[in-house]
Amino acid sequence: MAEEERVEITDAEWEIMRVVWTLGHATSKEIIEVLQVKKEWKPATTKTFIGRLVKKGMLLAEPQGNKFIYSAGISEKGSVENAIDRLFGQICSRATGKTIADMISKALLSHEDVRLLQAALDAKTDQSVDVVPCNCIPGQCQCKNEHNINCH
Amino acid sequence: MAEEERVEITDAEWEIMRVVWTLGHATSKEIIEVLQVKKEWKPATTKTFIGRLVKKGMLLAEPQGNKFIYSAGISEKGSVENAIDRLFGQICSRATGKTIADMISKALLSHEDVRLLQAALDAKTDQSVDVVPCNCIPGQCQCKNEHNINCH
DNA sequence: AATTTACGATTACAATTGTAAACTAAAATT
DNA sequence: AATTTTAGTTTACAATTGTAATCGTAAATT
Repeated sequence: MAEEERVEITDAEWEIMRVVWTLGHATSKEIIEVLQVKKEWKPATTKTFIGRLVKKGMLLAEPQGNKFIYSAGISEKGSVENAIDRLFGQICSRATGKTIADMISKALLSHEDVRLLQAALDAKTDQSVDVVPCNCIPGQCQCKNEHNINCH
Repeated sequence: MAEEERVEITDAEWEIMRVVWTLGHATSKEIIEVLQVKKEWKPATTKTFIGRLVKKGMLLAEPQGNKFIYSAGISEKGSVENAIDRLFGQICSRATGKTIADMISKALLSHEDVRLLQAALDAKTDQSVDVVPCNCIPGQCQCKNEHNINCH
């Protein structure tokens, strides 16, 4: 039952979570090493983020002797979903399709990815509507008709 | 020549920009009204963000009598692209395809959108690769082979 | 045993962000 | 002309974020 995931993850915190999500579990030493190379963070910096994430429950710290083994307290899937919702909450709902199309064009995809995309798209075909309403202006403006403006 | 757009836009600032992008140009009064309804922001709050955006050059203020007409100093397209790059910079490159597929499944799309998506996907078909490398861990790990970890 | 190292906890600190009140000057209304 | 409304500017202020040094203690090394 998809754990409570209304949590906000900052950019820096994402870097920590990515390491843990990828490794499954890790010591602070491992996390520090990865980010020292990848982000050129001082060990102290990484320690700060680990501490904050543990306090927020996004990282679980299992005692192991006098230190800890860290693992993810929130799922990668749910977190990515949140990030996606945030992105699409920011842009005009009418621009969603075009935006996703741009992503596809830019992305490096595997053959398998392409199949996945095709399947998702096929499933959409009979669920698409004539006009997606704009949500930039309250009242779901009819733009051209109502305000005589070009709403995308 | 796509204007310099390495600028960061915060969530709150996006709300202001959306109004301006949608209307083309607007008075502070108009922006304030929209966000008073949509976000329940006090006029003073909206004023603060307008001021900050103008200072950063993201909003242009054309003097009109004793007040201003505001318009966008950065393009919506470029800004959306930045937001997308940021999102995909955060998640594992290997998860890009699956993530986009999820977006499609969730999105409300128009028939036209579906056609757009299909076109973008068709263009991808002959450009896809066998395996997208993971970028969560430095050195483009080979995961299973190299570190014996499940890299997604 | 003495010393060095490692790791977690505490403290620091400036910049950014969200949220808004207060102030000021010009314009509109009474 | 006096008053009220507007719009822009200045100031406020706590929380968050990025970035890190320092401190204390337990463990490993010499």
